[in-house]
Amino acid sequence: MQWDLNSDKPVYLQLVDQITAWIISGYYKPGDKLPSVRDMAAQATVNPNTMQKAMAELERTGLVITYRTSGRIITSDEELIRRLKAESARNQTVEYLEKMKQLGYSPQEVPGLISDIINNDTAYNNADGRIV
Amino acid sequence: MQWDLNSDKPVYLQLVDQITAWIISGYYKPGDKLPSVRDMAAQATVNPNTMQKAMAELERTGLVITYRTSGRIITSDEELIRRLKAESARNQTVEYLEKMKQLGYSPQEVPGLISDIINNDTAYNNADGRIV
Amino acid sequence: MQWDLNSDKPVYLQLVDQITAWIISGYYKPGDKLPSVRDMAAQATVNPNTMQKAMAELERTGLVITYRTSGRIITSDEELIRRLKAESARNQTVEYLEKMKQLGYSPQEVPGLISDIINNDTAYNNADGRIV
Amino acid sequence: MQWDLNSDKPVYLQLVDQITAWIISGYYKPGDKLPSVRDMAAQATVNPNTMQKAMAELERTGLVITYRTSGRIITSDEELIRRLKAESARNQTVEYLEKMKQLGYSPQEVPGLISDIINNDTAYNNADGRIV
DNA sequence: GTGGTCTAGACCACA
DNA sequence: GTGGTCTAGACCACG
Repeated sequence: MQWDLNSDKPVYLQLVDQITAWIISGYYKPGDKLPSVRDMAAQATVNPNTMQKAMAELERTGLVITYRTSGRIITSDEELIRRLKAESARNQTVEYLEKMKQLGYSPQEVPGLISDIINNDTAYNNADGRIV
Repeated sequence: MQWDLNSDKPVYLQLVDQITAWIISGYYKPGDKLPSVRDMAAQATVNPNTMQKAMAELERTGLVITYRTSGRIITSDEELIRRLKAESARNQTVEYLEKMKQLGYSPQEVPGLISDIINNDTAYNNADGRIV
Repeated sequence: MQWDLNSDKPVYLQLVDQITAWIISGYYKPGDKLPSVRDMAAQATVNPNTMQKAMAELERTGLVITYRTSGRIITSDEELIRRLKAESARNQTVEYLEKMKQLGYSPQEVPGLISDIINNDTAYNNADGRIV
Repeated sequence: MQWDLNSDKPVYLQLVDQITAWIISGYYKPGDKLPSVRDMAAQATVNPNTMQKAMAELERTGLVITYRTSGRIITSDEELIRRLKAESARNQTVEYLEKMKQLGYSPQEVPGLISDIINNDTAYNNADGRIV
């Protein structure tokens, strides 16, 4: 999996977002053991302090649980995960619709825009590295 | 119009984004005179210097033109505005699809989510302001 | 004659420089009567206050003399003009050589650069409107 | 190296000019690390914010690259530097010729003036620092 | 310690 | 009153 950081937002919050997304999407499974902070930091080319801060945040939300002696695991509370997934999707969508409205697009016009982009295979599939 | 600032991003960039959106959406028309820096700053409850920095940025993009002693106007280059609008919409959409993909939704599932929310009139219409 | 203002320097100083140059170069002759401040301001598309400030400066140097009742004239002291011309040319040249030295050109290389530009007729002759 | 500021121009632009000249002239080499903003500001006896503004400008031109937490370096793009050098020399020269023309010297007379000054060793070599 | 942002408050040139 | 610049001093994220 690939870390994708930009500079408009505190890095530690971006880490929180990404890890959350990985849990929600099932890429990290409930009960899974997480790599050490050191390793994850190295992998994201980030200072361990920063990753540590992100993990603290994740513990606060309950998505990650720390066992003093044996590292961290993903929560097994699948209901929590499901709830967060729905909530997160809704938030992203509302936020997106809001932005599009600001730009002058009605919610009814939006699906058209989306399919335009999806069908635009070449550009979109390669857009991975994009910096917004 | 209402200023809507949060702390995820430098304030001056949020100012840039909002003003840009107002221009792009046609709320500010090409050739319109902008309020003075001091007034806009006061209205956004932000330091004049911060607003100034935002305006400098807007000038750099060409959306706004400064007359040293008599204020600023929106560019009359409608082509520029149209281009920025399309570009901006595309960026927002790609970013949104990217996030949804991270959450585990394929681009094909997305339109369904959107219509769910649109039809959910009560909640969405009231949520209007902001869900950050 | 054409006014050529840019924005890097106080406008009134640029006016001083230009009028000085016109006197020195003989475009304005010793003893000539100057147009009214109002007219010159209008012609330079500048506020009369600003032109006034420039004239005050020119009086200080002695290049311009004010007769309360009958306007302003250029000094008849040709010796003063000749001295200022030599001085001014020298200052400009030293300043220029200094800048070129900063860029890494020795004074010996400079004449070559100049002739390159002079012979580059098209570009140089049209360069009039140039903004540096 | 020595900072040389006057009040004809915004300070931050003068900082930009000087640093640019140091890069262009090779005094700062491609890839060199720059001193911290705070240090440079102190050395130039200028407010750190002002120096910061200058650096932002330099970054915009691409001459300088910022690593958020570990300082700045001069670009390694030697081609860019070479291009800016030529461009800058041309601008200075055209501007100078323009001023001399205003004073009543034809471009053909100029080289003579220059050699007069160069050969005038004592005065010129001591004037070194600045004749503004 | 590094860059970056923000505020508060002042001053300037210009109209 | 308009934009623009500058200072002083503070705080933040990151390493």
